[in-house]
Amino acid sequence: MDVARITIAPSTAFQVHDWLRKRVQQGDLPPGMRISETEVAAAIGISRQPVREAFIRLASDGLAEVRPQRGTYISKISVAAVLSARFIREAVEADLARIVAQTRPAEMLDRMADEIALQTAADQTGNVNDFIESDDRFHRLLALAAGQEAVWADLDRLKAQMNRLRHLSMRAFDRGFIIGQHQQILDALRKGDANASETAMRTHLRQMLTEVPQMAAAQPDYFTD
Amino acid sequence: MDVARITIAPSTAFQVHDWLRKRVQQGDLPPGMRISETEVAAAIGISRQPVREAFIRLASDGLAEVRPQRGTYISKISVAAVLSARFIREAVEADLARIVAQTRPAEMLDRMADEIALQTAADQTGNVNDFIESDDRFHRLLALAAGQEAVWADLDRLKAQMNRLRHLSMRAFDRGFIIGQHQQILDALRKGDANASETAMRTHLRQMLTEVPQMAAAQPDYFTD
DNA sequence: ACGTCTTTACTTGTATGGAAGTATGGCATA
DNA sequence: TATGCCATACTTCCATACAAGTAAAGACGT
Repeated sequence: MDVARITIAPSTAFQVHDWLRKRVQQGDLPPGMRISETEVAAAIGISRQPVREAFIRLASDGLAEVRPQRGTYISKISVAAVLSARFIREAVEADLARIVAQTRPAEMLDRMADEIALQTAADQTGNVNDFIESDDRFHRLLALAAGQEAVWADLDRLKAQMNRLRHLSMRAFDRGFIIGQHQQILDALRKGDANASETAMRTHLRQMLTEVPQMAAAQPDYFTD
Repeated sequence: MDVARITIAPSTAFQVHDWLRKRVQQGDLPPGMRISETEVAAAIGISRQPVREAFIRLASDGLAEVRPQRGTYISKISVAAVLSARFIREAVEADLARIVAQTRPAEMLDRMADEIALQTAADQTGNVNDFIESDDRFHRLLALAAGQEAVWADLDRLKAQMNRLRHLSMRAFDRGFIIGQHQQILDALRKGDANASETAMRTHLRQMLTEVPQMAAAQPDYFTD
């Protein structure tokens, strides 16, 4: 018997939080939107308490702001937070790239190549969600290849704000360019060239430095800072 | 009138969370300890609801685990999480050091020197909390000097698990050694030697790689993974 | 027309009771 | 002695009622 599959039904509050979190990240609930404990509770058909606790978790994620006696609002995308997460990603993934370039685990590199193929397919069909998910897996595989899976989990939390921005920007920016950069990273890794791998990764992640101001200028209502 | 000083009384739940968080980080509430909504509420003299919400926030911080219908427990220190945070710190602060070595903002470097003096004083009087707080400010000043204050805020969240470990290890390990490393970092920054600054920082933060296994072996009940 | 006060309809925060689930000790039984 | 059942005392979870605060619309006097 597979004991690992024994699960218990998650609490209502947990499910509500999960639901809201996904909707915020996908841009379904836009930045600045007001949400109400009463309304959400009524819409789902439960009491306020679980919804309230979901709001608290959402606030801990940095995705909502609870203003006492005033209301709860979906957080605007903090430009400072996005740039901070980007800075951290560049530093960390540069180190990861150096490590992987030195070890070159064949299976992981092959799986990264598979993701690039998936990204190409998603680009042609125009499926933004598939593209973003594959993009995430590509970078996650790098952490796995470096034997630092836990690091990716931490980065994923930091990326919360960045993810929302991506769902906006992916429609506007050139996905083919991103795929090319991924290929350059993988090529450098395969050669075992640590310096080239690090440079390619830093170049790739610095792309965002130009995109973020453009996005913020295009939709100022969604951003802060 | 100083409008910045206008504050409203924080909610009970917020205060309880703050209180619990500090106690966990200082090791007052040891890893694995069981805490109860009813008990804490009775001890403070309030109802269970605010305490419950404080527990939820504490769980979001990774400092507690709520097991439905079983109880709430102070999280054990995850060795994997500590090592992950350490890895991220090394990568990020190495980049920060390179930046600061190139710009050399005089005022910030002076303030870092002040912190080293405070650490020396705290070492002599044996005040562990003062030492840790000054240590944090030293590294935070590095981020400020690099113009990346938001980065430190993110690192601070990641450090949650690491902080608890430090309150254990600071009593056991050589603080004088740490001070010497801080001095080496500052010296390299003052010289404007980016490579030496990065190396000194990486060496400093790799110290933990030997300390963590020792701590985990000494008190296995407090750790997991 | 304008400013001020009051009413009213919201919001989140807290208290409390009970529901559902879990762990433990006692006790009868083999 | 060992085993299975069960009462009991917990735990967290959810629903509900009320308290406290905010904000905006409207009445009213100037």
